[in-house]
Formats: sequence, C-alpha cells, structure tokens
Amino acid sequence: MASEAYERIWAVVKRIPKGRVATYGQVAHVAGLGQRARQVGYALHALPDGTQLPWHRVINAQGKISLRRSGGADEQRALLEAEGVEFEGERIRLERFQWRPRKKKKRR
DNA sequence: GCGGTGACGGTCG
DNA sequence: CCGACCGCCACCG
Repeated sequence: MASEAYERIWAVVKRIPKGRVATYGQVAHVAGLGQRARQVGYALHALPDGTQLPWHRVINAQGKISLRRSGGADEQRALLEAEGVEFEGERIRLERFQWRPRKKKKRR
C-alpha cells in the first residue's frame, strides 16, 4: 500500500493524454501537492516495473528526462517518440507538447 | 529521532 | 543558455 499522496500522483499521471507530456511540478500542482515536485519523483520511482502507468510522459521543467538510472532515460525517450512527441536535441518541445489540464484553450 | 539524499523547481549570476 | 545555490519534504540508514 502506498501513501494517499502517491496514489494521487499516479491518478494525475494516468490523466495525461497520449502524445502529451507534463512536468513534475505540474503534476505536483494538479495533484494538490503544491510545489513539492520532488515527491512526484519519489512516487514515480516507487512504481513497480511493468506498470501500465504512463510514467514516461512525466519530465522535468527543463523538458528533459531526469532518470538517474542509466537506460531508463533512453527507454523513456523512445516511448515518447513512439507517441509522436518531438525532441529538440535532449529536450522536448514543451511549448508544443506540454499537457494542459482544463486550463485555457490550447490554440493550435 | 537525526541527518543525508533525491525521477525537482525557481532564482541568481 | 548554462551552472550553482537554496528551498521543499518524504524516504532510508
């Protein structure tokens, strides 16, 4: 059993649409954790392997993949590109692919 | 119970 | 644009 906060974070991550990404801080805010982006990182790190949770759609505010463990970042990038997310070098084009939960209408 | 650490973020230089 | 510092707070030894 995980803490309620963890389940909350996971619930938010599940809401991220395919082909979109969200930052840790954004997830933290939507989950009602305030600016505690680090806890989001912990929550995702605590995920079991083979989870159906789209953890790969969560990146840091710089648009980069923060995984410490080698191999994971490469894996995550591959998953994102498979969904149509474009990278700009090591960074994702946040201005185009960042998820916007019921905020202003996305002009496109 | 204390202290170091961290899948982060924002600010400063 | 990039690196360094500090702040936040849960997890672990």
